[in-house]
Order: sequence, then structure tokens, then C-alpha cells
Amino acid sequence: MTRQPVLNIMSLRRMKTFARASDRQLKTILSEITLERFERRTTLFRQGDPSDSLYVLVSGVIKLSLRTPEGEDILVSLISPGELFGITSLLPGMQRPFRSEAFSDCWVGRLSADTLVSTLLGVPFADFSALMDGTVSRWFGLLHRYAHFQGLDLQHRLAFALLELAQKFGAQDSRGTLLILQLTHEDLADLVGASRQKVTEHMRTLERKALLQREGRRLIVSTQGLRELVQIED
Amino acid sequence: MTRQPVLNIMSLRRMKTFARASDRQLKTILSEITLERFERRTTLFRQGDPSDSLYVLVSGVIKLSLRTPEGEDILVSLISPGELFGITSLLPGMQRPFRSEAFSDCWVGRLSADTLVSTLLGVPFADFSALMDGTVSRWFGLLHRYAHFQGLDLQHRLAFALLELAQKFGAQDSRGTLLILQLTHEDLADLVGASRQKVTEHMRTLERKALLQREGRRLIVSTQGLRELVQIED
DNA sequence: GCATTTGTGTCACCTAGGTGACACATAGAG
DNA sequence: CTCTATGTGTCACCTAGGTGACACAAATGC
Repeated sequence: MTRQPVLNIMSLRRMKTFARASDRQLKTILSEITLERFERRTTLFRQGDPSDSLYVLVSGVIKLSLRTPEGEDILVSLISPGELFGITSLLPGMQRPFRSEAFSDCWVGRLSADTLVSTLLGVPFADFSALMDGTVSRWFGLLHRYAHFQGLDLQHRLAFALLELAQKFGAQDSRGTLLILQLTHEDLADLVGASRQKVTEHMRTLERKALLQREGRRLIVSTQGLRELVQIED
Repeated sequence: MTRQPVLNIMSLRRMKTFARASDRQLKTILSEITLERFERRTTLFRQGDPSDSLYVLVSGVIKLSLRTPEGEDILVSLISPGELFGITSLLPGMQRPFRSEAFSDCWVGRLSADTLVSTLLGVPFADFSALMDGTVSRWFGLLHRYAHFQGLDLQHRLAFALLELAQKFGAQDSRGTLLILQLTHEDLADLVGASRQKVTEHMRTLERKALLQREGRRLIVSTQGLRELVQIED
């Protein structure tokens, strides 16, 4: 085991997040950080764990990745020293969206998101967190979508996209969920990253499977059925 | 032109972002919001514009999209009423990463990010913004990468990935930028969403094009050359 | 040092999905 | 009501990239 690195005000201030902080603030933060060592290939947290704390990478490299239901691995990001990670802890009640493991031997500082926010901004964490939730959480949602789309075939990407749309623009209807939105196949193609023609084809097969009906140019989707499609079929 | 919708404390509070705010805060915010109307297919802002203000969608649907250099369109997101968008204005000095256009006739409220933050949190915007920059901006970077990857072939995704890695983990070297990272082709494959074999093949062609050398298992990339590849060749 | 595991290079083959082309349907605009 | 735009359905064809298989190279452990 290598010896523990020194973490002091100066070393903190070299990190982007702490560059502007006062000595007082950094002192408080220092007193709340726990230093931990992780050997190469050890996991810090796994997908689905509660997002309770925030991490600062002191040395080494951390890998954030995603395991798809099909068993494929998606490498979302590699974290370099000085970066904060485990950022979902800034949003209220989130689970860890990615798995985090030490890509090389690492020293990692851990602190609570609450500490960071209340020290740096002097604002109740709940207020901050609610604002994040209302604004920036969409980025996170999109990131999540794109990451998951990696290595899904068109059929499934379409299904996911339709579910998302149903969630956002759906109105309950006797026959299913009605999309109050006039989407062309071209729009859908741009959304799922495919060609217009193939979208048309797959939309027809979804219709044939009765996961989808049309009323003029409005769509009525069976969220139930689509959910089964994306879960069971893979 | 449809008549202007009423925007008052009650209607604001129905939106997620404002649910927790006090009457006083909402009053301040109301006084700073400008209501604007956008007809279907009108653009609110384009890629590259300065990210000066923040928007609240009052009615209609807004489309966020991305135009690739190859002329492909990527539909990043559809915004529904009550959502905030133009979120990059919360980060310091950003440009708009996406184009925003009215997908249907819309009423949109515009306000400055500064107003929102200082009213809701009572904190100097610069402080808030710096914290966002140190934390959540990575999500944005990743989102950006994934969106751009849509509709790029493997060669180009690889080149982008290598540039990104060089930026983050590169050390200057007489022969180019040395990656201080032991990446296997499998890792790269997981990163760019491809198979291990094809990554090997493309890495070899990059070597042949002299955009890449190897020293044992370390990579030395020519950022110059890669940049030309991704810009010119498409 | 040798043995085992992990990574690389390169095949031949197969398939999802891109592309162009064209017929038909539908919906606005006048 | 008609004309033109825009959207849909369906071809046949082509290619990027997935897959399995195997030889060889390089690390890693013992």
C-alpha cells in the first residue's frame, strides 16, 4: 500500500471546483473529507446504489461505466485527478446511474454533497438540489438515454423513444396513451439516429405487433407492450 | 396571433422548478420574465450563439437539435410546457450547444440565469455558476459527445475519443502527445461503442496514417493530425 | 524460469441498417 | 376544390461493422 497522499488547502485549491473558495471554506471541507484507497479494478459503487456521497479523485484514474441488460459494457467516462465525480448526489434521491471502479490504483476523497454545497454556497442543500433538479437534471436524463442507446438496435431505440415521448407528451386514452404531438417519421429518425425509411419499416412492425396504433397522424402507444418489448426481448 | 397567456404566481408554481419558491421570490421572478411568442418552425437561438438567457416554456413544444458538419440533424430533445431550457446559461461563458426552434406555436418566458439563481438561492451568480462548472458540466460534456457520435462512423468516433483522451491524460512528448494510460482495445471499443476487432483494425489504419504511434502499450497521438482527420475528412 | 492469462492482429462470413428511387396518401394554401 | 408540399410505404442494393475463430505476443503469477 502506497503511503497516503497529503490533502491540504493548497492541493485542494489546485482543483477547478475549489479554486475560488476561501481558506475558511476549504478548511471546513478538508475536515469533512475522508481519504480512501482503492486498488486497480476495485469498485467504488455500483449501478443502483443510493447516491449518497460525492467523490474527489486525488490520484489515479476512475472509470464510470454502464452494464446493459444484454451484458455489453459501455465506458461512459474516465475521470482524471482533481475531478469531482458521483455527481448524482447533488440531485435529490437519485441512484447511481453508473458503476464506478478504479481503473488504476487510486486515492479518493469522499464527502457529502450537503457539506460541499452548504460550505461553498452557504445555502440549504435542499434548495440547491431542487434547483438542480429543475434545470440540469435534464442533461443527465439525456446522457443516460444516449449511453443506453449505444449498442441497442433500432427496434429497441424506437421503443424507448416512444416510451419517453409517451411519458412526456402522452394523454391517457381508452385505447392506450395518445401522443399529443405530430411527429413525422423523419423526426423520429433524427431522434433515434436512424434513416427515415427504416423508421417507417419498424413503425409498421410495431403496429403489426399492436404496440402502436394510428389515428390520422396521431400515435397511440401501448406503454405496457413497449415496456415488455424492451425488457423481455433482449 | 393567439392571445397572450397569463403568467402569474399560481401558474409558475405549477412548474417543477418553482414549486418550492415563496410568493416573494416568484413575484421578483415574474417581474423579470419577458413573455415572447414564437410561431412553429421559428428558431429561438442557434448553435454557437452566446448563452445569455434562460427560458421557461409556457405553452407549445420546443425542439433542441444539433446539425452535424455532415449535414445530418440530430434531435436532442423535445421540451414540454413547464420546463426550463437553455440551461447552458447557468454555466460561465458558454455558447449554445444546440439549436432551439419552436416545434409548435409557443409562448416562452425569458429571464436571466442570474435573476433566477440569485432570487431562488440568494447567492451570487458567479459562485453558483463556478460550482456548476466544477460538477455538473461534465454531464453536459458527455451529452455533447454522445450526441455528436450519432451518425459518425467508427473511424471518426475513435479519432474524437483519442483527442478527448489526449486532452485529459496527455503529456507532451517530442513525438506527439503521450497518453499516460494503459488502454486496451477493448476499453476503447466500450468507449466508442464498437467491437474489439474493428477497433484493432482502425487503430492500425490510424497508425499507418501516422496519426498514432505505439511505445509498448502506450499510445502517442498526433492531436494535430487527428484534428485534421475529423474536420476535413467529413 | 515456465505456465497461464490477457491483449493484439487478421481472417471469412453475415446482417442491420443506410441509400436511392418511386408510387401513393394526405394536408394545407390558394 | 384543386394544386403543391410534405409525409408514408416499400422496393432492391450496398456497406459498415458485428461475430467467431484462431495464431501470435506480451504480461503476470508462481
